Amino acid sequence: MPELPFTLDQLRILKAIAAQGSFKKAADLLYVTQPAVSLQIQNLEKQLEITIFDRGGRKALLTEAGRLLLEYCERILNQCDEACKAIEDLNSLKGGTLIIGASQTTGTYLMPRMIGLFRQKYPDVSVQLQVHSTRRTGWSVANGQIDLGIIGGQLPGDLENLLQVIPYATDELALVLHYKHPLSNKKELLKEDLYKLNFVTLDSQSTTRKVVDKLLQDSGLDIQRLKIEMELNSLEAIKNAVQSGLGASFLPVVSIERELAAGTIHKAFVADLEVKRELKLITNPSRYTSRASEVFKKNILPQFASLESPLRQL
Amino acid sequence: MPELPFTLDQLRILKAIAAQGSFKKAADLLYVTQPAVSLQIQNLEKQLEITIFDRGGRKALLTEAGRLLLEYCERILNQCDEACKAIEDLNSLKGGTLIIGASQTTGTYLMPRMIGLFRQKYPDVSVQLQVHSTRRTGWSVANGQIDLGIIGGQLPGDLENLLQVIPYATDELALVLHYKHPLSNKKELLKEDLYKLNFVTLDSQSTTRKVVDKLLQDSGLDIQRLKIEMELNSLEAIKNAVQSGLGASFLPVVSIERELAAGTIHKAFVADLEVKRELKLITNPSRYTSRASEVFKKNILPQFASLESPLRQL
DNA sequence: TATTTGAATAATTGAAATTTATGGAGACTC
DNA sequence: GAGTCTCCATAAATTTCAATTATTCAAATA
Repeated sequence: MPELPFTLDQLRILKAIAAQGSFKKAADLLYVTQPAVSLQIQNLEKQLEITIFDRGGRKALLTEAGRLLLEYCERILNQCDEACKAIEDLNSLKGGTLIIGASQTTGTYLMPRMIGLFRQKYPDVSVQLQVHSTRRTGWSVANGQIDLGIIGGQLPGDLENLLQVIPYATDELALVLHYKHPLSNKKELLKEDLYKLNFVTLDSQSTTRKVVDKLLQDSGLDIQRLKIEMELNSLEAIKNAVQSGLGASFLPVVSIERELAAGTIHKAFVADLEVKRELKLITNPSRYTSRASEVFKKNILPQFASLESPLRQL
Repeated sequence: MPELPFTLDQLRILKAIAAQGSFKKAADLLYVTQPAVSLQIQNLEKQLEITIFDRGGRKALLTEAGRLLLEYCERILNQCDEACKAIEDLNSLKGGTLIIGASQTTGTYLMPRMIGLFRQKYPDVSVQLQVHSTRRTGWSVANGQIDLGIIGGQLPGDLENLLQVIPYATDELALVLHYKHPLSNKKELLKEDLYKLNFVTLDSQSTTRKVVDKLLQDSGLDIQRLKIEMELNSLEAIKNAVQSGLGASFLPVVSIERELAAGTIHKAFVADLEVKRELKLITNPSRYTSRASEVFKKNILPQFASLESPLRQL
């Protein structure tokens, strides 16, 4: 690694003298004294073993070597200015990228709206959404691959301590039936009615599935007795199955807004049963937090907070 | 003029850390201690109001802002390296331009050979030849527009003191006749014979003409009595005139080598008359002297020095 | 839990740049 | 052409800034 034969300050001085045609004027421009300018140029000339200025006449004229150096000098200083501007833009959220991780459900039904709001406020920050399992999202936040994660389930225990977990909204998981299902007429179902249903569920690895199972179990139901018609790995597929009369399911309300409005799916109420989960923001407190990430957490998230259906907020 | 928010040293450190993935290793690479590296990066981060490195884990990882800055950093440092290389090339005469001024005669008949020799030795230095009057050449040297001048006459008095004038060769101005001229048979002419001749001369503004006039006058001749058939402003035109038998002339021997060899022109000898002038190199001692200029003066010029006809040297 | 490794911090030292003060050289004025 | 003015160079003193040593702190490894 070679020593650098000049400093940016020296280049700045060089440029100023070239522009002003005088050591003194350059000194005034840079708010330093004239000897400071002289000495820096002398050092520069000594280092590079060239003569840069011809101090003969009234004006300080560039020599050939000086002109050559000035060319590079301007390019270098321009790059420096650009770098500063880019950093400033980043600081003022006029650039940069925010990388968000989310699970399937939130990633599909919730994040687009959140990201839309963010982009509306900060159009110059590009946003990247990575949809992964809750576990993987957690790890990505932990090792800094993504800025923040939005999850709807439980983190593995080790990550739970490492990361900052902020619940920001409640997501209701509604029991949905085919609109012509016999039970869809009843105002309110009983827990026992659930044993009569054929369920179409997410696969058992899914976080949402685990959350639902746990909540049902906690409310006194024997989930072993529940009949599972089929397990699918996509909410859309389950929705289609329910709409085709293939069975019932617990689905996040955020994912069935459209179908409820269209009446193609029936949302049933079950007495004494609330299947709700917390949507959580996870961040890594021991890592650098980008400005974009901060702003997302402070300004965007609250707009979706504490709602049965975050959707209505829009 | 804004203050620069970083130094080249800081950028160099940044680059080293990014490459090594560690403050300590970067410090070793740069032959400084680890705190020095830490402090510089801290200053940089403070100045730019960003976090550059994520010091969480085992490795020092770049943040988004850090990656952004690193991009500029590499470009800037590359430009610096290039600048150094260009300057080095200039110092070692692997680049640059040498600008030479010469009067008509030297410029036409002598300089091409000198420049050829120079270019042979330093093929990477380009040479520019500007043919002007002696006076203008002198002024150009004085104000630094050209690196050096080669002249064959007298400089205006004020310039004479300002510039360094180095005689380096003698240029003989020979009396030339048509090869069938009646006097071309005589082994040696007398001064009085000159009055019998019709002269074809350069115009009276020309330095070479002035030099000839002065030398003839100094040797006791009455130049008013000399018959001037015509005045032309080009040596080539005069040569043609002489070869056509229109008259005689005093011409620099360097300009008639070919014609003498071909026998199309006759060089006469005049008893007790030597028409010789000093060819001089002029430089400006109060101005910057380029390496190329130095070398030309020291290495090229001597090869043409102290010769009746510099041509023979080649 | 102990050990190791890497980075931050504090205090000291040392180097380099800036400033004030001054001298000298060329350019403009009368 | 003498005087003045402007501009740059130089010298000495000061201040600022960066590097080093020594130490602490935190995290990762064993």
